[in-house]
Amino acid sequence: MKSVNLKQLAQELSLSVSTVSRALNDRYDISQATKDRVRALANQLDYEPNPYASSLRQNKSKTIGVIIPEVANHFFSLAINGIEEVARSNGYHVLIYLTHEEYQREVSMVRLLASGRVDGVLVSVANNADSDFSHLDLLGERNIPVVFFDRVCEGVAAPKVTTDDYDSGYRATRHLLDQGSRVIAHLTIAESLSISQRRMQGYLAALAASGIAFDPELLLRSQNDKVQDVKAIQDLLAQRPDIDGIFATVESMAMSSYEACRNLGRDIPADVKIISFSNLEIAALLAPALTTITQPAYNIGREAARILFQSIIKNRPLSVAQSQELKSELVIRASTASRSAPG
Amino acid sequence: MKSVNLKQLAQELSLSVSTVSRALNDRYDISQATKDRVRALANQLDYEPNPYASSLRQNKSKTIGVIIPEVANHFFSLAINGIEEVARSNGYHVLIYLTHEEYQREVSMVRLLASGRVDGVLVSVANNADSDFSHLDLLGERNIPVVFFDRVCEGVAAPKVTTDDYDSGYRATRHLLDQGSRVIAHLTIAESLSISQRRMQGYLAALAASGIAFDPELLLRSQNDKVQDVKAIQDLLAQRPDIDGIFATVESMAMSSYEACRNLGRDIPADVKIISFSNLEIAALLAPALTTITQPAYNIGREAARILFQSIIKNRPLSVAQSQELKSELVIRASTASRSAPG
DNA sequence: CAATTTTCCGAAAACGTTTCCGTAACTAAT
DNA sequence: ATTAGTTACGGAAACGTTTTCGGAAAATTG
Repeated sequence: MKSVNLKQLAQELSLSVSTVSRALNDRYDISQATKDRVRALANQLDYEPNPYASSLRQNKSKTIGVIIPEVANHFFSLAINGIEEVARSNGYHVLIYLTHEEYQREVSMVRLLASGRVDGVLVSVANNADSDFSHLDLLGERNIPVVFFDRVCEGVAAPKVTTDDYDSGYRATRHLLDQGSRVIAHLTIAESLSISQRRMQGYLAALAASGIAFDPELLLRSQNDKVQDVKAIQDLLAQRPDIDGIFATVESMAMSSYEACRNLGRDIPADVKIISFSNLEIAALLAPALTTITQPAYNIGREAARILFQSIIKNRPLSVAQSQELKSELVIRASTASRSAPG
Repeated sequence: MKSVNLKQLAQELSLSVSTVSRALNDRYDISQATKDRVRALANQLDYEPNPYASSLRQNKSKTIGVIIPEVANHFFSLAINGIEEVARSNGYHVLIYLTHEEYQREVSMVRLLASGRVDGVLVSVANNADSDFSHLDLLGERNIPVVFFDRVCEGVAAPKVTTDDYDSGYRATRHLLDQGSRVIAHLTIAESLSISQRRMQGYLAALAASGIAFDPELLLRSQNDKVQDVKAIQDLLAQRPDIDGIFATVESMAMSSYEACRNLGRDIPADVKIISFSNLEIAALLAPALTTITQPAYNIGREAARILFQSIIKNRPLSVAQSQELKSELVIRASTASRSAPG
């Protein structure tokens, strides 16, 4: 059974197509009696307007696109939750695109979306992105509003929803120092990302404030591969047995650190204290419980979507000034305890 | 700058719209010279065809819909990963809908998708779904192919991708019994779900095989609320101090059990052994490491999507016979150790 | 060279909706 | 009774593609 369309409704009701359309859209120039008649039949026949015809005519897709590196990651899945919630309440649909951290995919996905498929885009950029963000400019040229969240792109004139990454990096490092760590490894993802840079700047500032010189050997960058990361961390810990603290700017590196420490027989927190950016809600159940900087992931997604919809609905261009910075929370647990404590 | 359309390309090239269209679609009746000319200009002007005009004309949306209870759950996010991978490689787009386990949302989402917005749908049903699945029949009536995965809907004639839930339930229970548990609580979600039923049947069969009578008091159903669940589990453990094993058919109940045990001072696994269905890749890092039944979540998503695309691309109706059952894996860790062992 | 086929392209219809414009019937005002 | 204004609806264009049909020019054949 094919779905019903306006013409069939019109014929059945002995009305014109335009009248039926306006009745269903509750226009002022259709009598109440006709509206009732039309709606009754529409309900009875399970009429749903063809979204593509509507979109074509109105030049509105009622759809937003979300481009993220991955979804199997608590931060992003919580953010999607927030995004979907806002979209749904506005009657919008959500298209999901996963870059898997590959720059080329991001480029082709953005190009795809620039064709009018979506009314707006939310982006968290891939970590091995080039410094070339011209693909994102294409959206601007096409007047498609964009909002960045978390992994933002500084060079593009669009609102950004981020967290207080510099402060968080500072506080995390400060906390390790307070707990007695002196040689603190910094595990991160691509340095090209502004969030990485800020977290690192916080780290550097906290070290400097304690009069500790920065040691480039203590920097380690994720390879986007679990096995390689564990290996690299083990190598680092073996090469530098004086390391007594680890600051991971990304959850996966903390998990890899746990494995590395276990493989090497290093006790957390007695030998090495670990703190990490993380949105794992079960961080408390780890052995030992992980001290985290927890980002308000759901709110980040929600706020980014809200900003986007302000533009979409009021049809106003977005400005960088609408950017928001939310606060992350430092949750202290056993992995940074100053003396061995129960997990 | 508005995006270019066929008419503008045609004008610029002194060709007709239809020629340009066929040139871009590489039709046989356009000369190579013309094709080259057209493509050159199209590339130069960043032409992307309007997807809604195409979809309207071709009655093909190049889009699939995915309806799932939630995304902040490793099983579903891994499944989405598999789904997105298959969709992308087929040039398709993915619309995501989250029911948040609410039946009414599921109904309205399905109705929305029945309007031709998507060429196919992948569904994992909400756990508090009624026994009324007529909304899903609507898709069949509209000739929109549907594939269920994991949380399937037995009453609907569509392919289903599941795991060996009965076997897994049996093996999980058997494992607890082997490790010495005798009073095994069964924590589950909605009994109306067939996967819950099968896991429970496996549980019952394993008990029967060991000559242990089934005790209905040991059944506990999730309230879809973390705090309530923890409370309920504590109450159960307090009321039945003889409980020495917990079989959670869903990850969240295992996490709640960990909290409950910690709150009550029950040692895992000495006092209570715990096994759970779970896709947490860090189960090994928990305190104690959690013994799990791990589902091949990525493959489930991938296979479901593959089956769906078989139908979409060849335009053939789907049959229940295309259903697949994948195997889950029992990963034994410390939470079910027969004597206290390091986590 | 005439007849036929092949090559290449244009005109126009179609997809289902929204919206602009026109108008008939009716009401109200002069 | 004529005009002006309102109400309620129909006709048709428009959105940007794809596709069917047809046809002129070029190439091939006898």
